[in-house]
Amino acid sequence: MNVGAPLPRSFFERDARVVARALVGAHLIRRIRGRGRKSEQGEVVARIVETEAYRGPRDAACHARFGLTPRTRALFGPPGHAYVFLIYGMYDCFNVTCLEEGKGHAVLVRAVEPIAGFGKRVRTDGPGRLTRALAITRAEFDGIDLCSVGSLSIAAPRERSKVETSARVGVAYAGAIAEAPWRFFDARSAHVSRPSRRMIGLGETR
DNA sequence: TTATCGATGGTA
DNA sequence: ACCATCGATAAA
Repeated sequence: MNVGAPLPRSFFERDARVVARALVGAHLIRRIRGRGRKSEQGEVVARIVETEAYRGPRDAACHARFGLTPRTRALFGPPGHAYVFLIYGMYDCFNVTCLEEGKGHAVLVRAVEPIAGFGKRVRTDGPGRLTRALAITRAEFDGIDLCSVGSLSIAAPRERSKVETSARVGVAYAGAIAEAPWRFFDARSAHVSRPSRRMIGLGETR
């Protein structure tokens, strides 16, 4: 498939809110060695349809609130890199670091739409499901650079998406900041996560 | 369709 | 003792 070049570092050198909105519609490209035909070797492509912005130490929902720890090393690292963490003991969550080294900004990718290279039908709505579908693990991907052609990169959107916003999911513990409209999703996609589908008005069809 | 609950393990 | 989740199950 004709995938674009990786988004440049400058794309990610902005506030997480800006990057989160801009990433809706972008293509996530996962290359797996030794899988698929030689011409498009193991290239799995998915369209990002839902994201959330996490905005550093002063954001009570952001992991950066604990400061620099072994886990948040990548989160506080340079922009345009992956921050992958384990949640609930069994799911990996994929984030892209933003803004500037030391700021602790990142965008959580919460749902993607399968485009190419998926063998069987798999669900990719939900942060834990998409990492499983794309084989993105913390052991392999935490801290890697996303701005070069490699096992994981992101290409610019092809068309403009209709982006809607809402409060972030599962962060009620954070207090008032939990109400901030820092979730961004494609209002026309059937592959957004469950809470987003409800807002769009699509029924619970799966 | 919504609600509830258990799995599971790193992290603070 | 939490927790940026998911899948199974029950109830309606």
